[in-house]
Amino acid sequence: MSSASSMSSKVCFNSDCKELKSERPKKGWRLRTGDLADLCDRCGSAYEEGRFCETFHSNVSGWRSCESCRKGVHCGCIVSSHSFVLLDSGGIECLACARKNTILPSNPAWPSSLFFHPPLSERFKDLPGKSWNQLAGSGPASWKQAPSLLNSTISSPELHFRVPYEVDISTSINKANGNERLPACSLDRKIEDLSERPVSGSLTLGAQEIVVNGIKCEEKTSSCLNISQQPSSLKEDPSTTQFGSTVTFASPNERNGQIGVIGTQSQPTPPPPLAKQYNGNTHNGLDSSGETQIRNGRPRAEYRARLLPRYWPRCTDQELQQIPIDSNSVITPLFQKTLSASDAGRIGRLVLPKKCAEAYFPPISQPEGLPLKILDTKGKEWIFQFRFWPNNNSRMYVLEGVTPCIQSMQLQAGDTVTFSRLEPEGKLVMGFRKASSSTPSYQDNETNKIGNGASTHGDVELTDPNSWSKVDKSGYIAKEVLGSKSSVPRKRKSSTLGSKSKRLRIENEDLIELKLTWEEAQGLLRPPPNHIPSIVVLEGFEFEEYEDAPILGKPTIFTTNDVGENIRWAQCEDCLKWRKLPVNSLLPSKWTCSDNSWDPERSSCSAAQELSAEQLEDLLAPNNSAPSRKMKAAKQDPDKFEALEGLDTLANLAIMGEGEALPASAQATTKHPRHRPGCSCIVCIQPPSGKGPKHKQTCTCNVCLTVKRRFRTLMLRREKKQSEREAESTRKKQQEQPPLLPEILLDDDPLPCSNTEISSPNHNQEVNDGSDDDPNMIRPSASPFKGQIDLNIQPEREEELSPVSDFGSMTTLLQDTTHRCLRQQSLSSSGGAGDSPGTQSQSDGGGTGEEKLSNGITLGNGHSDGDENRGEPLSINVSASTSANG
DNA sequence: ACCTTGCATGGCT
DNA sequence: GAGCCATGCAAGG
Repeated sequence: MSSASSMSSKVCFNSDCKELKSERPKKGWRLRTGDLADLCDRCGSAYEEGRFCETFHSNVSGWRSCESCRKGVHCGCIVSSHSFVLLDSGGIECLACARKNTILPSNPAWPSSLFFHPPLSERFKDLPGKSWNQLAGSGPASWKQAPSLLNSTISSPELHFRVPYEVDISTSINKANGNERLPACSLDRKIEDLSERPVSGSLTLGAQEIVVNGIKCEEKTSSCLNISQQPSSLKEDPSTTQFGSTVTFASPNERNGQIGVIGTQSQPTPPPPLAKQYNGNTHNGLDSSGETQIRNGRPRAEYRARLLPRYWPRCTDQELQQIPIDSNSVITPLFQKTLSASDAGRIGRLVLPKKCAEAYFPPISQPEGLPLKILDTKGKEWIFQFRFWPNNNSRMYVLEGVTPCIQSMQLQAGDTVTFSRLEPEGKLVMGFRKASSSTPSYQDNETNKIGNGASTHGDVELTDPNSWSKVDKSGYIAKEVLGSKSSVPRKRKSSTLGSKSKRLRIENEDLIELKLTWEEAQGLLRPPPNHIPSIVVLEGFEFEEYEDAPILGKPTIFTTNDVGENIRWAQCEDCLKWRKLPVNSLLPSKWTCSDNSWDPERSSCSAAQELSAEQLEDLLAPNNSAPSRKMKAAKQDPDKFEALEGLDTLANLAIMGEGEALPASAQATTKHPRHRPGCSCIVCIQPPSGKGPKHKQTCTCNVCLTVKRRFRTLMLRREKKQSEREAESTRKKQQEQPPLLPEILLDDDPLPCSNTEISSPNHNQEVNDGSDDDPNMIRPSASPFKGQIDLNIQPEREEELSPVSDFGSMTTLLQDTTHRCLRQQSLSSSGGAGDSPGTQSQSDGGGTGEEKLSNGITLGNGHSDGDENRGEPLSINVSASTSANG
């Protein structure tokens, strides 16, 4: 069947129909020529109403049943080629069901592009546009982008649809066209035709979308659906991820229902395929000097290699929607770059990742390059010199003259700039994100620095599925620190990292961040000493279950008097006077003078403070006092202060009281409240260096036993919650997602051990660093459900973080955080107890030491409490199963 | 002396 | 081991 004949014929294009077309024939499916089949009224109506196949193909093969609704769907003709979705698991699903399930619309194996079905959109016009967009993986706006993309793509011989699509296309063509197979170039030509063909009205939808979707859309679609649903091929085989054509798609979160934000996702998404080339004809209006297809004398296809994840744009819909753009425009995030010191320096050169530069920026053949217009998010236009210089046998691309822009954005090393493309104009847009800002900086210029590498996370972001992801590709998990903190940075990079840590710093972006609220921290605590657990018997084991949250101890300060006696100081909540207490005293989180049963004379706020002002100052001196340090930190940098508090939250856990008073002498070496003086478990006998042995599976110390027991109940509970949550989330889909971590951390696990690393005496010490050299240790990658527990890890965390690839980085971040915090707090001053020197040295020297630890994070008390008091240092050990950058 | 520019170096992936 | 890229550095203005 040729389009010529079909178009010229006076009879209905439906071969089963001999009716004459009317003067104004109804339009049917798109032919390979790009024309639409002319149908008689009857057939046209049938087509438009979606019953064409039922009417005319009822007796032909190709009928299948929708896996969801069981409705019959014809899968064997061109007419119906887009009325179903091929399921990964086999079978098909009708579009209606597919829409319900918000699954990917396209059948990758089908050359949708070749079979434009204008009425299709009509047939589904009852579907909400948004849903249809989701289905199509594209919105009305995004198709506009297709022409340039296709133009720039398909004209390159190497960018023709490649395996497996090439085969699929042919196959499909054969199916639909009676084994008529077109040469690839012909196909491309058709696509190009389609892409350039103006399509009116409702037909607009569909055409280009299908063109692109049929070729490639899963990656994008999954992204725009907030579903991490990369096809395996995309995940596993880079070679299949970057193929000739590309797709832009509209986010379901369209602004004003108009703007499609492409590829935006809280979850870092791979940018548009690199093969999607810069369209020299439109981009910035600059002449590409005929280099559009070839760069460095090589076809662009060579640059299909994947971008490193660190360059994946991570802007959210929210971010992009800050960009004031034309309502018909679509923003395609291209890549991002974390500014190095050089980038942000006065030199004004921003080094561009080579692949990004070559893929998304106009091709340049001369080192002088081109002036490049880039819009910032306020619409201001900047002109940078995009150029390169030879570097070895390669090139090094830079944007020159960025200093004004950088300064305008108040960016500095560690901040991130994101390059996007505005379609169809092809303009480049440069957004930015402050390293310390939790919210995208497309709009937010606020700098919420937390210098210590810790970060916190705001509520909003946790609950807004369209906001920053809770778990990004690298498993980023954020937690709000201290409920009172409303908006806190999502992540930060330490600008103080040495140059050798740059990579590390970049990778830190992929970090999972560990944050605890005070309440959550309580979940890590052991029960109050006199709390009677309920006993649950599971599989023959008795478990102590504490339904009530444990008590947080009050932060206190430890000093040593002249005779070397440990002294503990606590501050009254009401009068703020400091009172001397037994070192092993247990304090409620809200402690007042009236609770001072140890010193009746000072059990009232009216009683004078024992400490002189000078003594108090000494007490609160940086080396001693967390509060004072925090105050200072807060003055210097409120955000650091926030992080400090977050760490203190953890640190305060160490103050958690123990039921039985521990002798002062034991305080310094007590690892855990459950460890008793004389305990010979592996923790207690461990040297303070952190290099000691780890808990083995066979370890039967109190802690390990508890962990084991607790682990099982935890898993049971989690499974139950999980199933409940899944059911819940199904209902609440697209609404709001329950915070991930809260559930974990708020799990009323009364035992610190279950959630925390079994810790060494010194908070900076890592008993179990999760290093790989312990064959007895269950690898972190092992599922916690497999019945084995790495006693040195934190099962909940591991479970939650399991999909993550960057534990090491997270660990590093946290270690860094810890270090910074500890350094700031200068733990365990000379006023500390006997072990303070060791602690100090670890605090200081541990900086380098810990950073080398791969898996362990020990968040110790921010002051000497944890070490020298009953409270054990809280060690949270997050095990890394994979390294960054997977 | 300072800045800019172009290239080289070396750490890192 | 190759390539990338952050940064150093020398030459020139």
